[in-house]
Amino acid sequence: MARLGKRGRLPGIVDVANRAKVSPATVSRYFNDPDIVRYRTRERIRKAVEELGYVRNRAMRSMVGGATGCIGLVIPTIDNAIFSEMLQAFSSALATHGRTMLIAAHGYDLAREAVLVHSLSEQRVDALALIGLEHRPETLAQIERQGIPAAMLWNYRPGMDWPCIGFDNELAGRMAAEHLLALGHRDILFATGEERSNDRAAGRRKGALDAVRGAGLAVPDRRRIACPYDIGMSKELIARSLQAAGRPAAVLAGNDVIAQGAMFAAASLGIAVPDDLSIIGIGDFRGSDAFEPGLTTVRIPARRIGRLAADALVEMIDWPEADFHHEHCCPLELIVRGTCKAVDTVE
Amino acid sequence: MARLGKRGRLPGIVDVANRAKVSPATVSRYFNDPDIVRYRTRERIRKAVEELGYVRNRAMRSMVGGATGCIGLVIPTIDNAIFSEMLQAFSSALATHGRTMLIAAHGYDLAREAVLVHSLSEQRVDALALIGLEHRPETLAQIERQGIPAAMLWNYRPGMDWPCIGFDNELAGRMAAEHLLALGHRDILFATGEERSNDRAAGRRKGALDAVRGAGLAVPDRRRIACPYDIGMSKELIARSLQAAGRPAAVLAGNDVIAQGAMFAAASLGIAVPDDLSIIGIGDFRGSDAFEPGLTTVRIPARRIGRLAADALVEMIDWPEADFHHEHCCPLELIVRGTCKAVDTVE
DNA sequence: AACAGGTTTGCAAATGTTTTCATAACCGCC
DNA sequence: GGCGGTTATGAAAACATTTGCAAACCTGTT
Repeated sequence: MARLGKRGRLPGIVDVANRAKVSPATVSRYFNDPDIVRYRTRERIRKAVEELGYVRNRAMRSMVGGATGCIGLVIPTIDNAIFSEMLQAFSSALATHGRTMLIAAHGYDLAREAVLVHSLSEQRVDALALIGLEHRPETLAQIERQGIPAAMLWNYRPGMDWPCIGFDNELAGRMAAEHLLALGHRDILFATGEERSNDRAAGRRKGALDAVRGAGLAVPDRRRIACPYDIGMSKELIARSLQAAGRPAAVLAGNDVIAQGAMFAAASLGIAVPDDLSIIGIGDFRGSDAFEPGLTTVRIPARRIGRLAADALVEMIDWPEADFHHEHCCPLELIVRGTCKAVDTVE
Repeated sequence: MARLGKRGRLPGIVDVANRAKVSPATVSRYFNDPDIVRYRTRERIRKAVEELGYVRNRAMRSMVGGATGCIGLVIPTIDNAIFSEMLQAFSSALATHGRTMLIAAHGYDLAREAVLVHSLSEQRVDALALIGLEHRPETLAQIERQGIPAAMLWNYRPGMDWPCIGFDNELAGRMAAEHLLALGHRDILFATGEERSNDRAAGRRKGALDAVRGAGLAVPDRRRIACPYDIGMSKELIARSLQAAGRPAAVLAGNDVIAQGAMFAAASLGIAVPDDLSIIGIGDFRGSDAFEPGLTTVRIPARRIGRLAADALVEMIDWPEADFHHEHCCPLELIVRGTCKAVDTVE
């Protein structure tokens, strides 16, 4: 199980060169730009590579200013449905460009994010993707000083200094709120995400509250709770609110995970959705459509964001001089399913 | 946004050395084994590093036979709840050891797995984790020839040539089946996972069927369906089975995602769980306990597997000579919640 | 003040690849 | 067969780091 093969070390480019009776330079060209080496030579090298089981060392390329082929993604969490579709799309788009994904999770802790970025810098990633727009100054300084192409995902604000590919979280909150308002809802529980190190959750709450306040409604404190992104915990917190005297007629959830918690909370209390309680989420995660009734939600184009981000970063790596201004504000879409109902207007 | 800083290239170890008035060797030691450099020197180097914003280049270490600090994980899928807890545990255990995780998904395609392994080899990962025990010969050959420490996760069979850290999938299937049998169920729908490139799903189905056959029951073909690991699709497939004449009294799902599909299928058809239909899953994913009623399932110690795997790989990297035989068969646990009920015995 | 012993440090070689520049091989045409 | 113009290849430098070995440096003791 030793790092080295039986007969000493792993075969290197010069071993291949010797066996194929060419120079290492030619072998290098064979890999990086096959077209410029003659067919006959190519065949000789191909054979030598095969016989020796040579695997080229991409890590080494970074030495000569080359790229490592690794792209880093720094994300709040991976064991959660929130980012998983984006992650998958990002990763497979990267794969089509021949890159691999180095991933690190900070658990919604921006201080930890800074050390992860440093750590990925040490690995000499060719580019970096971060989630959200809010980061420690040292994180940003690090990226800039190293000159690493970077993009910010999942949130969008016009006029950022950095490339950003995401959507308008305030708008998402507003869309959800407006749907409930349009259905005549006046008593809404706002169960949004915890806002520590999370500008997305903060944006959604602001958007939602702005909308209802714009409609002339006040929102008492007991109608605002912060939920962790966990079905079980959200269920419990929301159940508590639903049991209190004077229960709300609707729940606006900060994302689909919280909304799912709300649905189970309602189920556990025997509250019928949507007849006795309307619920709206944000996200449209995989599986949200399968719920009974299907979850009404604001769809986030997660796969699109992942793919666009991958493409943008690869572009920035391949044309370092070009000054793309990658800014994508992906459109949101209200998906009406079965969890929201107009309030019974008492005539 | 160029790869290089404003004033030429990024500072290297020799720039730091010059500024701190020591040799590059000492700077190297400062990073790799700080204790052997004198306090005063250390301080000088620390200052120089800070002033220059030097970030050491781990990729370069692999040149001299050193480790890159990257550990590769090759996994069937990331946008699914199945592996996400394991993934998170693996990643954070790795982080405590100062390593980062390179991840690649093959979408249940073992041919693609082979190319991903090759690609990770090119990155000179220090170790490799694969899911399952079944792999292409070239995949295994590649790993062996490169001498990369590797482990197989998520499934377990005694006497493997490779380190493996997982659980007995057949047993998982059997445990689920035996629970239903013990409750008196005789008419069970087996909704297990698709078995293409998936030895885990195959094992679970075998275990479950063995158990019921061992109890002297026959399983007609219409009581066996293969579901993709997707709530919506599982819901639809299972709903079809539930609508057919002579519906089953229980569903044994190959994992919790399928089980969740089954629950929604039942809900959509107005079938009460557990009164009119019992459902058991395998996995106990995050959120399975929040369902209404709570999902009865066989718990897979996912976080444990992730952590153990990370520790084992790091151990194998750090002591290449030692011949650990890492084999962990993690215990499973039946979690009884609310989705299974004894059949009404007609007296 | 010399010395023993251990602790720190520097020198220089080695590592595997890419790239620049120069040279060698090739091709078609006269 | 020679020649001009491509095209393919080789030699060597450069890259950033680690490491074995030997020299230099301390600290306390005689």
